[in-house]
Amino acid sequence: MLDIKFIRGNVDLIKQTCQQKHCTGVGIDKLLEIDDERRKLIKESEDIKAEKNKASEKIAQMQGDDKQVAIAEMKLVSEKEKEIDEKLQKIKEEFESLMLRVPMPYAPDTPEGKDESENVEIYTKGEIPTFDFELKDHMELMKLHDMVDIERGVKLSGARSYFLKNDGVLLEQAVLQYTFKKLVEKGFTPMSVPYMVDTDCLRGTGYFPGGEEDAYNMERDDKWLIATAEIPLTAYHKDEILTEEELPKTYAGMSTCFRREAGTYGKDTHGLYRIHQFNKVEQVIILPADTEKSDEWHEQILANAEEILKDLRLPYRKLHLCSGDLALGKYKSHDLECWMPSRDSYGETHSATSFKDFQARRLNLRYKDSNGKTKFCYTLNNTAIATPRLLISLLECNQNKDGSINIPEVLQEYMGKDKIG
RNA sequence: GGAGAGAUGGCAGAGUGGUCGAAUGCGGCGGUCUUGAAAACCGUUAGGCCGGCAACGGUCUCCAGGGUUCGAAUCCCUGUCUCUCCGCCA
Repeated sequence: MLDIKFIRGNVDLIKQTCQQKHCTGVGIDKLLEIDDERRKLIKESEDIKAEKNKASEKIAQMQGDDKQVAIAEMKLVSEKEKEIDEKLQKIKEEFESLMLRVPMPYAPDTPEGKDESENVEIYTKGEIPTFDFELKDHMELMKLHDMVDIERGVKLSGARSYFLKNDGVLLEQAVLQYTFKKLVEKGFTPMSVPYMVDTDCLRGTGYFPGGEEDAYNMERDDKWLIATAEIPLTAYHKDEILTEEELPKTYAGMSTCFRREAGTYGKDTHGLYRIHQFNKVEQVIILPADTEKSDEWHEQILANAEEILKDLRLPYRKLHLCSGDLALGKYKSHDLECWMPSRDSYGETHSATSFKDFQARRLNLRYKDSNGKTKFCYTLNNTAIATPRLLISLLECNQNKDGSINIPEVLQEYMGKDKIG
């Protein structure tokens, strides 16, 4: 959400942002009209309330007939008040619903582009492995070592469901544990989070409205399964006023993530690339409203993720997301993509995003600055690691001719061995 | 799942229809005193929205949403959450 005052003062910018980000469903002119009407009604409503309050004070001190007359008069005023408030209520709802759809203008250094095809590669790191034998994809490798069972996953729970088994589980746990430990050593607060949250959390983090179709809903209890630990972690301090001294908050959350993957039928159906349930270690930063500091943290959480990929010796590239690929609330975003030999391309494994105060406004997440002024926080987040998708790279890049898989050194202590098979 | 109690400012805790955004205590902040500190004393101490350059004015908020009333922290209804006891349970 944006500040309505900012919208009023930057109409052209907002309209242009709508276009660049392909935001449909919000008419800025319409919003401004509603805003005008809203403010007019607020004035009317408050004036009549002021009149009432004054009269009530007098009535309290009156006696006899005078009092009866005054009460009768006020009855009419009350009816009028009700009428105005009903109108105001409707307008407010309309206003809120439009406000939730106004996009955050993106960072000035964002590359212009229409969609993901125009994201800009900043650099690649690591060497793409070459094989002097016929390479196996992650599914072949995992089946060879009895690390996965998709058939029975599907039997029990439908498409995109799976079991990990044996070294498959152990390797996943190893990657998660190693990553989590790393972040804790860097000073992040380790967090385990609720996997079920209420609608406010999804709306507050910017997933709703818009993302309803991709989220699992438990209608009976009016709760949703989280799509990432970002949701509970960013919403953690919702409705709070923090102090500037306690910021930044740096959280590392580990959670399972649930995604319906609506509208992806037939896409990435092979293997463990696109599935309904996966595990992720997520970095979430809550800091004071300072763009420069936010940019620094953006770089820092990217660097953390890159450090992990370097430790795992995985080739990857860094992408700068273009304007057309930035979702409604995003100020700027960088993806990391790891090399996946079987796809003969890089595949997205990390996504770092800065929101400025977009999420904080929706979550009513504030802090008192050093002058005692209450402001909205800035928030950012980035993947630290997501499995099993990352295992695709890990397994495929480290395979040997005989089908055995080398375990990266940093994971060996967690696995108790240096090789699978 | 059954029975009961409760939800008030940063915290504790008064307040059962009118002058209550709300006593009092604690904490916080500022000051007096002091070489400094403590103690004591004095003052101050919520947030949102609307209007205004500002000073300031108005309005809303005592869990949430409805209702009764000229008027609600206070009465009624619904919901949420918390606590106690019983049952069930990893």
